[in-house]
Amino acid sequence: VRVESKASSTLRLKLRNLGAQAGDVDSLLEAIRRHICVAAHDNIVRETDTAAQVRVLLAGTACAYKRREDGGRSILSFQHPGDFCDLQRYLLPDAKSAIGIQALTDCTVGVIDFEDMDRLLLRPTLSLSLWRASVLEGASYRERLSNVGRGTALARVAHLLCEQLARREAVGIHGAKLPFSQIDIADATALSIGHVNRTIQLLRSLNLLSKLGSAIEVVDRNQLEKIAAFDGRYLNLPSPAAN
Amino acid sequence: VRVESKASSTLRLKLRNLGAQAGDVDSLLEAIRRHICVAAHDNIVRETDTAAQVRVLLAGTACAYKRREDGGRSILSFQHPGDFCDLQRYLLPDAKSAIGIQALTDCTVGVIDFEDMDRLLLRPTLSLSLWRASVLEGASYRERLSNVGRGTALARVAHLLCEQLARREAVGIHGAKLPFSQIDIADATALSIGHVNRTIQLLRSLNLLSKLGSAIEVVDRNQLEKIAAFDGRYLNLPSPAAN
DNA sequence: CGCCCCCTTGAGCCGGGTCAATTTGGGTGG
DNA sequence: CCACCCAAATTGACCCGGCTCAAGGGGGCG
Repeated sequence: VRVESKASSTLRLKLRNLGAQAGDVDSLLEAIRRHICVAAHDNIVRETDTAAQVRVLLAGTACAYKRREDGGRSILSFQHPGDFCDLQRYLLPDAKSAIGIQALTDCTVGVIDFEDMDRLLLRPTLSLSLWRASVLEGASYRERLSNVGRGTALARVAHLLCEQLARREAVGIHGAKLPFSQIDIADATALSIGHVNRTIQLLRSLNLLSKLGSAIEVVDRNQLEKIAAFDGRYLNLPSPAAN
Repeated sequence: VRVESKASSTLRLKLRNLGAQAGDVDSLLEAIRRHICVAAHDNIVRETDTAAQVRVLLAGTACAYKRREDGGRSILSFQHPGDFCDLQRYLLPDAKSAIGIQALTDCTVGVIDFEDMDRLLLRPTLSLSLWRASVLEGASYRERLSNVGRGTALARVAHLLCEQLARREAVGIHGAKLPFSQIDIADATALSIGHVNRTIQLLRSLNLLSKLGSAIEVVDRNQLEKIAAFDGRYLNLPSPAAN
């Protein structure tokens, strides 16, 4: 079962950055009883899910979303390899949040039973580092809150892209290509699809995004961070020594 | 030092709801070396603060905010008695978030040294319940994210008011009056002051808010929750047995 | 008494929403 | 290799909710 090799090293990187010890991560990896594969657009966690398991994203990109009354999808956050999908369901099983997790690309997900979590959290340093992961998630929410609904569409989209690039980099994904559709970006920035399209074309014409193909590929990251007024220090990124 | 009586019972209520044991709360209260009073509009935590203490709001109402480049204030969340102001600074001291905490009314704040926190968190149940508090904070951010930037001004303002009412109720504050200025509401909903004013007048003319005085006082909470499509179950409120 | 902060009001404008087509391109089966 | 399908991307025209800016009130406090 060395499909793990890459996935587990990502998780290890992330948790070590949050202060976990080597033994902590080993135990965690052992507690992952099985891996499941989820195709793009399918749900990893359904909004009404009550399963007694925690999921960890091992490979691929996902999003946490909420349905609006009109049926629309609001994307609340993006998830990258190493992120826990639904820790909150384990910690606050009574809080009904009606939030689902959807795969944006094909994903590999690790599954941990609640009772194994109970045992894992007897390790204080592991418990603490997962707590830090929750706090970091909160920091990301705060940043998005100060961004969504304010400023021009250009800055909003740019900021979103910058944050995702930085978060992926923190877990060793260095590509400039982001696996989002324009629809995803619209649902995440609270802009209409049409306007996201116009904005992306503007970003392309400014030579900040690649003009080749329809993928979202950042070409001039510095300039993009500038117009987004992006400052990634809230992300607790590891010192720029790694790799 | 029985100024504590009311403040400590609020904190106790909140932490017990999150699974802390009686002894945990006692230890926490003992670790609060001193209380400080902060006047309305003053900062409880400055954006650049690096002090080695955690603060807990014991009385009054505050907000977490971030300055925008244009000097404007974005309110990211409101804080009510029992809420920790800056746990994230303790857990992730390296993450520079540039977030400040400002008192909206006169506030009483408890101060705990980092080193005392270190000792307190040796209690697993206390550690776990503070982790839950962080997760709950995240739930609140998610809810605001799905609200801000979407829907009409009416629904946005109504939703904000509903959430704050519910959160205050959860810590035993049952008044229908909310200590916010219209400026605060504008900074929190990403609406302009002028439009918040028009919206509040609309809410008043619909008999959802009190028409007497300029305070924000909810008169018809049911109807308000209806137009806000508010569902407080994400807040992990205690079962409606208390009091 | 006067100042300052907050609330209130009005007029005009614009960024982004809405809706409806049309195109593009990768995937699939024949 | 081609015909077909469908999701995503693209484009255009028109409209409106909320923003901007510029003036007033009004009340609490030194």
